[in-house]
Amino acid sequence: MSSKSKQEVLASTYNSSDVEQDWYDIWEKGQYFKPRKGKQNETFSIVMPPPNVTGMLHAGHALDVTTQDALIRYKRMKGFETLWLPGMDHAGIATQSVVEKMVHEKEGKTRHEFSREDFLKKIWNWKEEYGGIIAKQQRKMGASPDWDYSLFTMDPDANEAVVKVFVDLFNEGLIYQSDYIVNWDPKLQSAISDAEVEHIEVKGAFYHITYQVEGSEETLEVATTRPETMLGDTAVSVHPEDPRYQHLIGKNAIIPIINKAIPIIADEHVDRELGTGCLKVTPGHDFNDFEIGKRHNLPIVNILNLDGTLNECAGEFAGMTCKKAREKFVEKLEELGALVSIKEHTHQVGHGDRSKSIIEPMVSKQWFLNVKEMAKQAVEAVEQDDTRFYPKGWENTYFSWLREPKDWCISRQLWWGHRIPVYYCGQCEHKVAADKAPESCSKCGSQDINQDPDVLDTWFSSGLWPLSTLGWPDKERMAEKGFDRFYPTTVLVTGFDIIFFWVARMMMMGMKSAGNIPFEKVYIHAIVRDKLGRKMSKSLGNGIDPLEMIEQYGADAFRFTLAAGSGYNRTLNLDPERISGYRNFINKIWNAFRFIRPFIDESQPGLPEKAELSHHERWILSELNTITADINHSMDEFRFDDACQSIYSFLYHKFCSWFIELSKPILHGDDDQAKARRVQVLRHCFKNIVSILHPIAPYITEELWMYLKDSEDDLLIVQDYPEYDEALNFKEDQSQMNLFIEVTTAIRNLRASVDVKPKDYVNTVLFTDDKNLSEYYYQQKQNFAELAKVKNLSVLPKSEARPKKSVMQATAHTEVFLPLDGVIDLSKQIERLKNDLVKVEQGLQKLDKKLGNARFMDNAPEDVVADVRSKAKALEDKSQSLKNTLANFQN
RNA sequence: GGGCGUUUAGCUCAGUUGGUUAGAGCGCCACGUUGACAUCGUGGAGGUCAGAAGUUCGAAUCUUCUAUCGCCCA
Repeated sequence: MSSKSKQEVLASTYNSSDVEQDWYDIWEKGQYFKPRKGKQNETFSIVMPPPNVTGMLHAGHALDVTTQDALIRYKRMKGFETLWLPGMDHAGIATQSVVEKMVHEKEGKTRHEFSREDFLKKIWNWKEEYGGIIAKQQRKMGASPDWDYSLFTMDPDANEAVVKVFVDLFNEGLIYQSDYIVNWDPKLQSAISDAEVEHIEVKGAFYHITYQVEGSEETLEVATTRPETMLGDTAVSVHPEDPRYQHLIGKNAIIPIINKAIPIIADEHVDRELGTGCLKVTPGHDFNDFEIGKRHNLPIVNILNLDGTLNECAGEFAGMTCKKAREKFVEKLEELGALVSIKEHTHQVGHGDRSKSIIEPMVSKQWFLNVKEMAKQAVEAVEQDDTRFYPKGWENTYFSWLREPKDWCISRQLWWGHRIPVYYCGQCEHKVAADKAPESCSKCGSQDINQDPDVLDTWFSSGLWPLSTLGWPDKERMAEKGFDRFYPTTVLVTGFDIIFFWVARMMMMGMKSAGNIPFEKVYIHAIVRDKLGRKMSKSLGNGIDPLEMIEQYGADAFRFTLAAGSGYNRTLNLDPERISGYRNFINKIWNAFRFIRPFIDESQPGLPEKAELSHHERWILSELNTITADINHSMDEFRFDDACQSIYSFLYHKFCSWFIELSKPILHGDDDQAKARRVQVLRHCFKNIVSILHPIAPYITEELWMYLKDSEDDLLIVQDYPEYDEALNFKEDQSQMNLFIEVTTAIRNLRASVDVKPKDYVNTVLFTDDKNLSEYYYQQKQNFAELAKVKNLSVLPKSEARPKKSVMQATAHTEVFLPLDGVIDLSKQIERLKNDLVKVEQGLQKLDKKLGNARFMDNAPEDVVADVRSKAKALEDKSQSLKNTLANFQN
């Protein structure tokens, strides 16, 4: 099963690089990532958001992988039949650009110097050689998807789904071709969707220009941010109720420079406050103007070439870039005396999120998908809780996009992608959508058939991801891949920036095509930023490379850091210092194990009889039981932060600080029975700890499991996840132990306050009137000696006289006295007690005020009142103890 | 301009349906440490919960307004 020997000496620090690769290979080769029927008889599936084939693993991916893998490993251990579906996205524009650039560098050629076919071959070759490095990097993270399910969005199987859906939607009339204003990226020379446009604030100006009113001396002052589009103006618009311009509506205005007459119209869209309240309308190059144009039947004039320069309509300005043309226009207008003023104005300008170039709205023939009905269905599914967002607030983002859906422009003027399966007849122009080219036109019989040159938006194929990864639409593949069992998938895990792009589209397309939601839950995780909260970017150089982090701190520490920062928050500020902190935590586990290891080999399996358990054993088992319940709950709610917090504090502050410390005298003592029992409990706890931690830190836990497991046990990755066990619930022991911890801490405090050397033993006297308590303290005598260096412990009723020369601390139930022979700085002690008393009195006053308030007593629920009473009683006791002691000391 | 969200310790953040003397981790300070762990231990300091008003017996939590920063959409 493993190449490691149990005899191996454990290094004093955990070395992640010694074990990670080995374990990953064992898991992968051993087929541990494949779905297996478990005790739950239920499935749990996740589709991995496919990273771009050109991508390298960045911190955001690392978080994505960690969360999904934690969920998958958790559910796998819980006995669900789990499937995590990996894959990669062909990323149309990004990939084509990468290869174009490479070809240009190597051969000095552009893509247009190749045939479409030849160029596509180059892209596929590139993909085979370089694409998909990221899948190897995901393995470094410890990801456990079933790699045999891997799909690439350009694979034939994926294409089959894309074509089927396109043809169906086309035949239903939902896909149509239209002249429409689209976001044109002049650099990529393609239309892009609304979602791919970023609006960036830029400093521009309002240019105020006068337009002559035809047949009159009057002029109109028009304000525009884009004077160079003037040649495309087909109207000037004012607000229908604007008194300034009432008399001009219906007349014509003359465009300066070209002296073209255009109508003056009235439209509600015009903002009377903005600029001059008089808007030039350029339907060919502005989204709002396009709408106005439609309402008033205005002609559309296209003044741009596809590369964003002005076309032949521009006359002397033809061939200029918009920027250049703007300068020239302004000069010219000034010459003509038509320029009134230039006022600074900041406004939002669309930029391509990939090319970063300014987007030119342009009218062109594109394919659109009417999503109205699909969007409605997708909204309802979430409204009815068929699909549920975690955290729920993200629903709003989802709704805001889907409730006012705009038809989706799905065509792209690229070569790399799923080519639109529409075929035109060269003779009669009849067009059909089909899964393959028809041999002849069904209308006129011509064999002159051509396929549409455009490809589909990448998100069209990504939208079908939950379907295509599971073999849809081919019945045989679906059966083989278990479509019926795994669809709908259980959870989708992704970042909020992709809700519009992807989540919404998968919902629409999944419901439309498969008739059912694609996932039951959507967990939206944070966006990773640098420690100062800035976006990670190449230009800032503040990116954190996951592979470097893994090398430096280990995958477990890195994963734990990401998980500990992941709950319902929207940003995760990643600081390598924190990773180093959690590396210490991982090392702590290692060393805790190193301590118990010499003892566990002779240990009996399982737990001792319940009746044989000692107080501390019951206590730790009960504490463990408590966090087990908490962590199960946290994991179910995607609160990885809480889960990490629970296991972290249990391990440090319960298991190591107290239980191991309390175990030392037993393990090194001569009571063999007690020793055997303690070892058994320690081993049991440790098995649970590594099991609980496995989904988040898979490597060290699998490594330690090898030493902890019984010989017939399989690897940890497929062991049962710990569950709450009512039989191991020992409330009484938990509360008693809390008192022990409180008193021990008090003794340590007192020792520190008078600079007692850590090695020196000191007498201690406890005063309490609680008989059970004093008995308990006597039983713990040896432990006080071990953990607080107590020499002689006496426990007395409060009626007894207090030691004269001593230091003291009060708890609610017990007065702790350290009688001291040496010189004590009494004033310092009095100071300390006074401070303590002030705090206690403040607390007490608050509570007394409540109890004295009749309306509180009448209105507050009984348990709250009882709670306040008991707290007040505790504080009163403590206060009394402090006062008595102060009186004593001051005499 | 519209919408959503943020603001709690030096930093990063928890704080569930209103009931705590407001928590954690890291950092900081003091002391300590040759036997699981210096990747450590024991302690400690540090907060008008952005501000104001309101609802309530009771507000970090609910309402309104203001400020702040951020995101998305025009």
